[in-house]
Amino acid sequence: MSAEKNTDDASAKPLDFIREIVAQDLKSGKHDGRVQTRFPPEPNGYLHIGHAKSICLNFGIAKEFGGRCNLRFDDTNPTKEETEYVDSIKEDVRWLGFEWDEEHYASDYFEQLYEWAEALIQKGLAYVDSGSLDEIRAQRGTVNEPGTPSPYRERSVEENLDLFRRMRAGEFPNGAHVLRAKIDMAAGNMNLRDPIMYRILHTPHHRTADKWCIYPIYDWAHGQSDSIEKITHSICTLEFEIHRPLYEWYIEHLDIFPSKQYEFARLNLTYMVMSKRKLLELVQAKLVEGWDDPRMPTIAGIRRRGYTPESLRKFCHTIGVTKYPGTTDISVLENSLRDDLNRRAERRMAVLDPVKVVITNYPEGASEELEAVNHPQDESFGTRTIPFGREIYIEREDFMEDPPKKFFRLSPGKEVRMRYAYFIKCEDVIKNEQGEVTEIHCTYDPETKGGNAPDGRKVKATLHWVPVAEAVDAEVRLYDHLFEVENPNDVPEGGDFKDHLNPNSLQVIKHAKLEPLLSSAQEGDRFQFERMGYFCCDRTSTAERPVFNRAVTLRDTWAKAKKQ
RNA sequence: AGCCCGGUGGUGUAACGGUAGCACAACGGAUUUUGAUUCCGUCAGUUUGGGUUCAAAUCCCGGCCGGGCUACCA
Repeated sequence: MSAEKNTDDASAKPLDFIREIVAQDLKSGKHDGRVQTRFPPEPNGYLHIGHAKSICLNFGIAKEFGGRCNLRFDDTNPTKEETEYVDSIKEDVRWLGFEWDEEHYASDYFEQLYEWAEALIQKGLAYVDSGSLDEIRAQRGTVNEPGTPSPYRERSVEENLDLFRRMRAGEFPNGAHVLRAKIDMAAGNMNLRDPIMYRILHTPHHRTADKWCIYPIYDWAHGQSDSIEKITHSICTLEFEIHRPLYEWYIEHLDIFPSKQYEFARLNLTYMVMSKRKLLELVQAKLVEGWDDPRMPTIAGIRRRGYTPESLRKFCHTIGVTKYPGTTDISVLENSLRDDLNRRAERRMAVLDPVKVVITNYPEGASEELEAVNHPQDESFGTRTIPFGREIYIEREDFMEDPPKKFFRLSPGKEVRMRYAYFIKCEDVIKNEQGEVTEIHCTYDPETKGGNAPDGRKVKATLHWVPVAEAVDAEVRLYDHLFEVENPNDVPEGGDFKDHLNPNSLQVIKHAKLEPLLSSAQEGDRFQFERMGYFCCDRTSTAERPVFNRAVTLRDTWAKAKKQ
């Protein structure tokens, strides 16, 4: 079943500061008008919505300016990286709607990087340091005090070369030596205090297996990888800003293609954590179902939740790109989904918390098929029929025996409309011993079939319903924010971000009642359950027992009014 | 603390020396067979103090506030 229509739109907007730079470079003829970007994830976790921002930026720029964008895995640390992550990253990028021009791995450049390292040694710009981790750390100084030179800093080119080659050959254990760039131990920028280029790591790599036992550090690998791929605009997040002088130092002293680095503010969302480390922690502690738990900000989670790629791209477009490290309200994200799904999702009826209504003047054993439109604003979605009979379910919260003034749903003596069906009037309420309503007895007006009264009388409310006889029993999962405070990272002394986890972030409804057509829903199908929200068919769903995730609620001014 | 970066309504952004605009949120109203959608309206902002200028959100200097940096992670 096709539950959606494509409504991707890219409205024009003023250029952000990075696109402005690209436009200027293009205008000035830099790089012969070539634009080359790259998205460089480390395969040590799943991509999250912050990465989506970067993906939209990098791939978006390439697309808009007639350039190219590579996917490059920054896989220089074999202790953390796995093929599982490589696969998920590729899947997520594609799902978001982008295709890379070339696929690369920093590990493909290990040999070139090694040669360049020897070249730097030859120039006297790199040396092997045989100090311990602690010694090197101590020598680095602090932000206030300059560092002190390592006793190994003045080794001869020959000795450095010999040691470095033996490092590669595997003659030394982990930590015995490192290769360092010889820059400036007194630099105000700590990154320039003889940064480490290589460490010894006797760990097999997910791609190069046991070919290497020395691995390059990020700074030594990233800029050169950019340069090798002739990246014109190397876009990264703000925390790398302070690395830029080093990025440029390596490129300058190697005299290779001058890629330029530009930094933007990473995405922060209210009620969410975005660090890979913290997300990994949630997964490993089993505080969520996994990387694709629909409450997670991972692309896999967001996808399972029911977000569309279009809504995510629209969101990234909406939030813009700046250097101001602000926090975006989660409602902006939710709104971009509502906006998209409102136009694309077919409407269905589903009762989440059912209570039975018996229509006492409807003939016993009778039933009929009623026609319903699939989208109230778009006829092209067509219509469907829903069986109607003497017994139907309505939402428990749509009935109140003793309602307040502003409540205009069903209550004793009141008449409301059953959507696409009839006006019904509440005549009696049946309760059990605990005083819970078990049945509501109503009468219907046969003249109001389809939902309009020939005499022109009006009702204040229209309720959704599902026929008891044909209802499909289903599991429905309602999600709320994973954290109960706006900024879960803000924890008191000795506290932990996990202390802010929302205990009610998942509510499982075991026996929701769906209209019959919904039994044929496939994984990923999205619908609006009228008056309840947007729902997406989960991957655990079966024809016998459908499972739906609530992607986002509808805007609900009544719920808001109730609170006051 | 030192260095680097940043600061425009509640939030995210635009204005590139010349009318502070947009979106989300909030609030009010109209329409409505979803208390949805749609439409209309309201509230609300240049961190602060100096300087340059006919004119400053924009340029300069100082303060204040926020973020980043002190990994053999990326």
